[in-house]
Amino acid sequence: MAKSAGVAIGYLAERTGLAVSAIRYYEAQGLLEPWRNAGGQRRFHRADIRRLSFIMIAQQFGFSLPEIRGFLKDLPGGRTPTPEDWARISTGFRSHLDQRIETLRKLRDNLDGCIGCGCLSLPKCALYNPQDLAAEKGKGPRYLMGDRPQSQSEPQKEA
Amino acid sequence: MAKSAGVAIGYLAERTGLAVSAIRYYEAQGLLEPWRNAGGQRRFHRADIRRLSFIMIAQQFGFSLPEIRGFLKDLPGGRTPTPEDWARISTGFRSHLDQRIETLRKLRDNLDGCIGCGCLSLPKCALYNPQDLAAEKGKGPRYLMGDRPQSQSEPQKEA
DNA sequence: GTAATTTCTAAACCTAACTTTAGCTCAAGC
DNA sequence: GCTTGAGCTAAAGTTAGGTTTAGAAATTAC
Repeated sequence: MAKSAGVAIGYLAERTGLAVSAIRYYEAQGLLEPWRNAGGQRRFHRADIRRLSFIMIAQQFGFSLPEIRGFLKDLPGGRTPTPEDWARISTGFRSHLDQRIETLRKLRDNLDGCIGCGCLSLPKCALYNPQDLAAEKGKGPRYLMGDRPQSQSEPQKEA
Repeated sequence: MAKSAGVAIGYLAERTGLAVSAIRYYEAQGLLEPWRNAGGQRRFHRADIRRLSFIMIAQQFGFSLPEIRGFLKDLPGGRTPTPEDWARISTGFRSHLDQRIETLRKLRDNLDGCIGCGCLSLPKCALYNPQDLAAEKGKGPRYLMGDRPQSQSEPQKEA
């Protein structure tokens, strides 16, 4: 099948619950690549509903738009993605998900053995040794999580 | 023990890895309540290292500063929190954590049965029925997650 | 064929969570 | 006792992820 007439941006908005402005914003961020009709209006594939849903879900998981763009770049732009296409990208995405969930789980368990029991003497307590948490990986408020705390330089008194 | 001399903001910054400006910002947001010395400089409890670490960790989990303020409001401000104090607030926090992790886990499993298998005919697929995901609960990009998708109005063709 | 919707672009605005800057005061080291 | 680093305030700037606005053009509905 050749490229159909495509759907308008308002239709996608209605179907996904996103604002029209958000969809245009995603295009600007390189997450979607609509074409234009004769009058200059954006036309999308129906399959972009799925693409947008994927974006919404990935955002729930805390992925940034650039990260999501990375996940999506393996989807074919020119044709409707097949189930196989989705399965392929889902593999990569899935491992990121697992990692994120695992990180949170670890952090929680860590916290459990830490705050919950009032382990005021534990030498590796995350609340005692925030530097382990705050090791400057990259910049901004980008504290690690996937990295296990370890090492310990100076001893410390009440904190 | 009476209120000691307290520690300076730079010390907390060094110990936690946070920027001095961030700590001042947290104070402005009501997450910390330092007192002032004779010269007008902030003085903190050593225990605020723990408080700041807690803030950092809670942020990892995606909690906003106002939410975190809510968790912390049960900690005593005037004295060094005891292990019991921490254990008490950890109870409330812990249940929020569990909830957040559980939500992500569900979303992942949902996605698994959805993208992974290319379930293009499943009537409850999250990728097919984004409205279920985007039901406007509150405002902003605040799509639900804890709520199970259900119902389905119109049938749809390729998406 | 005309009126009401949509859509278009560009630019401004918004919130959260901070950082940077400027000009000034405090405190600590020698 | 002075110099230098640390801290202070207020205001402006920054980034992510969008929304709002304004004025014009395209589409749809009647």
